[in-house]
Amino acid sequence: MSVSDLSDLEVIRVLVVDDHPVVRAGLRAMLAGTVGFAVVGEAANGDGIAELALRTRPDVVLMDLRMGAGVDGVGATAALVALANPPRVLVLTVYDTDQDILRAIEAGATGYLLKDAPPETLLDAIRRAAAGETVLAAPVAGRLARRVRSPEPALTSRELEILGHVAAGRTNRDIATELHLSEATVKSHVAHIYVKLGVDSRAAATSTAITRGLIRTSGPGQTAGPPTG
Amino acid sequence: MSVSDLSDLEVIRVLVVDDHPVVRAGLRAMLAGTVGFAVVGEAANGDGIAELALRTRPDVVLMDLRMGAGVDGVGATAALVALANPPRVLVLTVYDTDQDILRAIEAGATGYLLKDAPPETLLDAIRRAAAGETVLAAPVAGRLARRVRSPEPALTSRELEILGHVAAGRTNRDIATELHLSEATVKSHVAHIYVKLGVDSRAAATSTAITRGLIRTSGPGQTAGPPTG
DNA sequence: CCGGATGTCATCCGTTCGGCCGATGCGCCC
DNA sequence: GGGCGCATCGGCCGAACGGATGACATCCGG
Repeated sequence: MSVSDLSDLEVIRVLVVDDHPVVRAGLRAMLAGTVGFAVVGEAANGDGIAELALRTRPDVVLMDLRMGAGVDGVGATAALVALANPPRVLVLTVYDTDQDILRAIEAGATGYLLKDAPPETLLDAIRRAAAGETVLAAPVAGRLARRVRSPEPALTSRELEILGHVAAGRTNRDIATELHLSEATVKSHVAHIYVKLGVDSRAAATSTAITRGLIRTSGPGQTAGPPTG
Repeated sequence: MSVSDLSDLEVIRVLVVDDHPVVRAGLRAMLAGTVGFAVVGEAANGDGIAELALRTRPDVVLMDLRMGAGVDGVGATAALVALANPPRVLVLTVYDTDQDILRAIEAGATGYLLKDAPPETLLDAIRRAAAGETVLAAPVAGRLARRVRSPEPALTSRELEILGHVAAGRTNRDIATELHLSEATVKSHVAHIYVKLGVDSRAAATSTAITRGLIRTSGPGQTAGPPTG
C-alpha cells in the first residue's frame, strides 16, 4: 500500500507477462526500485490475460513472446489490444527473428525490446510506450528497415506447408501423396520457394527456413534413433 | 553490511554470470530476499571470470551458457573449475539441447538448470550445488538418460565440417573442390553422417543438425537477397 | 599384433532433383 | 474486362543424389 494507491497519477502501471520466474522477479525488482513505476500484476502466460488487464488496469504490459504453455505472446497481445481501453503492449523477448517481430507488431504491439537491453533503456522504453510512442530496439529497427529496403517476398501458406515437408526430408513424391497433389505441383511450389528464399537446394531452403523461423521444428525431441542397435 | 560479513559461515556466496541485466536483477532480488544467500558479484560474460572468482570467492557460480559477446559459458566454466579452489558452477540457461548440456557438463558444471524453473527449485538447486551435489533439471536429466540408453554416435570433426557445407546447400562436388577431396570421399562422409543422424537426405540432415546445435548457422543475418530486383 | 575407427578413393545404378518450357482455372482488384 | 497472383497440372532432360560394395592407408588401443 503505497505507490499503487496514488490513483494512476504520475505512476505507470505495469503488468508483467513472462513464463520465467527469474525474469519476472528481475522486472519487479527493477521497477520497484525506480520511482514512477508500479507492477500491478504478473502472469506466466497469456491465459486469461484480458480479464487480468481489466482487473489490474495496467498502462503498459511487458509481454514475452514464446511461453512454454498456454496462450503465446502474439495471441495475448491481440487479446489486449482488442479491449475497450487497451494498454500499450511492449514486447520483451530474446528472439529477434523477422517472423517474431512482424507477428508481434501486426498483433498490435507498441514496441519490441530485447532482453539484453540495459535497465535504463528498458525503463525509458516503458515510459515512451506509456506515452503512446512506438519504441523499437536498435537491432529490431534495423531488421525492419532492411526489410523495407529489400522486401522479402512472403511465402504463401501453401508454400510454407510444402517447405515444412521439405525441411523434414520428404521427397516431392511423398509430399504429393500426403497432400493429395501431383508431383508436378509440388515441384512447382518448391521452385517458387527457392526463388523467394534466394536458394537453389532443399538443404539451403531448410537452413534458411529454420534460421528465419519460417517453420516450426519439432526440435530434437523425438530422436529418430540412429542405428537403434 | 550484514549477511555477507558472516565470514562464509551459513551463507552461500553466489556469483552471477549472465548477459541479461533483467536476469541478473531477478537473481539478485530472489537471493537477497532469502536468508542464507549472498550475491558477491556479477558479470555479463566470461571475460576475466577467474580473477573475479578469486576476488569474490563464490561458493556457487550461476552461469549462463550463451552470452552475446566475450567468453561464453562453457569457456568460463572451464576456467573456473581449473582454479585451485574451484567454485561449483551451476549452469542456468534457456537452452536444453543435447549439445549445450553435454558441453557444459564436460566443462565441469555441477548442475544444469533451465530458466523457467520456479524460485524454490532454483534456491534448492543452489544449496545442493554448494553442498557438492550434482543437480539436473528434470528435462535435462531425461535427455541425458535417453542419451545413455541409446547413445547417439558422435560425428567426427571431418563429418561436422562436411555437414556444415551440406547444410549451406553446397553440392558434393562443390564441397570436394573446396576441401581438396574426391567427390567419392565427400559422398562417403555424407553417407556416414546420414547413418549417424538417422536420416536419409540432405534436407533432413540439415534440419537435425540445426535443431541439435551440431553446426553454427550464421543466422538470417545476411539475407541471401532473394530476387534482389 | 590385430581389430576398429577414421579418412581417403572408386564403380555402378536407379531415383530424385532442379531448371525449363508450357497450360488451365480461380479469385481479386483496378 | 483484363491483368495478376495463386494453385494446380504436364513433359523434358541433364545433373545430382543415395545406396551398395569394395578397397587402401593410418592411427590408436586392447
